[in-house]
Parts: sequence; structure tokens; C-alpha cells
Amino acid sequence: MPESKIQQEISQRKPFETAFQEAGVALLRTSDQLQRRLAATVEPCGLTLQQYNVLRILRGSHPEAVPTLEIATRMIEQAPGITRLLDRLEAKRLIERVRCSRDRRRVLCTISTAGLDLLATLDRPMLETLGACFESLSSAQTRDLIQLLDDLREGLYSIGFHRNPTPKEERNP
Amino acid sequence: MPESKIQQEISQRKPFETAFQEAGVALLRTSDQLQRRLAATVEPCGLTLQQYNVLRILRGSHPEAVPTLEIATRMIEQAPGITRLLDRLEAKRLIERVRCSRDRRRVLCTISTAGLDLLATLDRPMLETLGACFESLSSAQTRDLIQLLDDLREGLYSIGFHRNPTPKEERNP
DNA sequence: CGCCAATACTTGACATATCAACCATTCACT
DNA sequence: AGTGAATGGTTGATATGTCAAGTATTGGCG
Repeated sequence: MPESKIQQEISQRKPFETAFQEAGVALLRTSDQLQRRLAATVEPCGLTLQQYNVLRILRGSHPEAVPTLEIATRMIEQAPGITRLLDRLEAKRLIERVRCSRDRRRVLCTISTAGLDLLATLDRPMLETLGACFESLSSAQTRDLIQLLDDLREGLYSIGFHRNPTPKEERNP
Repeated sequence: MPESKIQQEISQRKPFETAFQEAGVALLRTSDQLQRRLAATVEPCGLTLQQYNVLRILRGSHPEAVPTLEIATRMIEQAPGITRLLDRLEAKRLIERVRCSRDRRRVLCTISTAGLDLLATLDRPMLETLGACFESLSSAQTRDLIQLLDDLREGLYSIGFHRNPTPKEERNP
């Protein structure tokens, strides 16, 4: 097997110089594919994957509200445009926002009933999509993959500009 | 170990229902982090990661030209906006485009000397960034990761690459 | 030859992402 | 209190991504 799989996929003529390069390309490419399939699953509901992600976060702590920037730190992908993301969800009446009375700088976000209903209709499709995507991996392989990715992120965070330095304590809202 | 690493990172209270979910989140999140570090490495040269990727593809087949859509298929991330991506690179004089005389529908792209020079200055920084990112993985682990991602994509491709066929319902007004 | 479908892009309209500058509020300290 | 720094979030300019429809060219078929 002179050629790697990724090399064939992107029709690359020269082999990778280092395994890092191949792993990097494989990671980015695989993630992109998964992302597209998940996005296609939520798209019929008029949601982007990021919007779906926000709703999941809010459902996770429902009925407690979550301040804006804490949502940002919990996102799977870094989202600097969190305000406008929330604007769109609020415009669709899927979330509600109120200013915190104890600390008036904060804006507390809650998922609405409509949001909960919408998420409920997506639960099964999302699980099915994910299941289909990971069908080719055994459960042992899936565990290995999780472990490797965890290790990889561990190293990544030590390099710099990480968002979640320390999982901070809960603050009473 | 009641909590998984990812669960801590995104401050998730409830554990994942399936290993697929955890693996999916880990994959997307790790990829996002890697992507940001690579993007930060090419950014000082005024390039996005996608633009860098195009230049790499063109250098790979230099001095032979590559038609537009073939670039798109070789990209790491799917890029529907390939035309405008090339427009920007051409505006910066990093690539050149000419219409193919044998098949006048095609547009052939070549990397310019300036493009080659620019890439040359980025070779070392990119290798260093990648090396730093993968520092926490042994070479055996890196190989395992590549293999797992390859297997995963294998399954992904078999699901179907087509556009979302379901004609969607009307969205929120 | 003449027509039509397929190919290879290109363009326009719109949604979203990104970075920096900004405002309001709170905290720390004198 | 009173000032300055830090925090929490918003906004504006600009870049980029995405989908649908459009143009030009080619290849196939009668």
C-alpha cells in the first residue's frame, strides 16, 4: 500500500512528509464530513448546527437560565458571534433573554417551550445520523478514538489561546 | 471517573447517552481547535486556511495547471465558493488563471512565483505548529488516529454524499 | 447539421463569521 | 464616596460561506 487513504482522497501525488500532516488532514477532513451530515439533519428545521448546539446547551440546564458568555464557552466550536447567534434564535422565539437583576451586565438566556418542542423532534433524527456515521467503528474503536482526541486536545490547550482554562464554579443566578 | 473529558470541557451536567455522541463532539471540537491554530499560523501572511490549502494543491502539481473544479474536489473542506476563493488569490497575484483552449469551459489555475515564495516562507512555521499540536501523541498513537479516522470516513462516504433530498418545510417567518 | 442535455464554471442575493471598538456595570482600592 | 481596571455583552465594518439560478461550451443523438 504505497498510498495512504487520505492521499488518494485528495488526489495528492507526493506522500506526506510527516505523520502529523496526514493526521491533521484526516482530522479536518473527517470533521468537515461529519459536520455536513449533522448540519443536513437539522437544516430542515431551519437551524444551523451552531444554533442547534446552543439549544442543546440551554435544554441541558433548563429550567435554569445561562448567561450569554457561558454559552459561548460551552459551545463545541468557538463562536465569537454568540450575540447575533442568540439574536436569531430569539427572533425565531426559540429562546428568551432577560437582563440579570443582580448583575445588570449579564443577560440570561432560557430555551422556550417552542425551542424544547423543536429539539424534541430532532432527537431521534440526530441520534440516527450519528449512529449511521459511526456505524463503521466498533464500540472499542469509538472509545479509542475518544481517548486519542482527548489526548490531542490536552496538548492543544497547552499551546495557547484556550478558552476553558478552568471549569469555573457555578454562580447563583 | 464519572465524567468524561469532553463533558468537563463543555460543562455538561448530564453524561452522554451514547459513545457516538461523545466521539462526535470530541471530533468536532478537536478539529475546530486544530483549525484555529493552523489558521493563526497562516494569517500573518494574509491567508485563510482554505486559501493556503489551494496554494498547496497548486504547488503539488506545479508546473502543471489544475482546472477549477478539480481543485474543489481536492480540498480538505468542501468549498462551494471555490470561484471566489480563487478570485481572491488571483487578486493577490498568488495564482494565475487561463481558459483552456481545448475545452473552453474549463479554467486552468497555476500558482505564481509569488505564490511559491509565499508558501516557502510558511513551510517551516506550519510544520512547527503541526508538530506542537501533535506533540502529546506518540507516533503509534498518531498512526492509530489516522487509521480510525480513515475507517470513520469510509463509513461516512457509504451513507451518501448527496445534497439534502428532503424538500424542507416552511421555516419560521 | 440541429437540437438538447450535461459540464464547467460564474454570478447574485443572502446568511453567517470575525475582529475591533464600544457601552454599561461592577469590583478593587484608596 | 471616587477613580480606574476588569467584566459582560453589543455593535459596525468587512470577509467569507452558501444556495440557487445563470452563462458558455461541449458532447451525444437523430
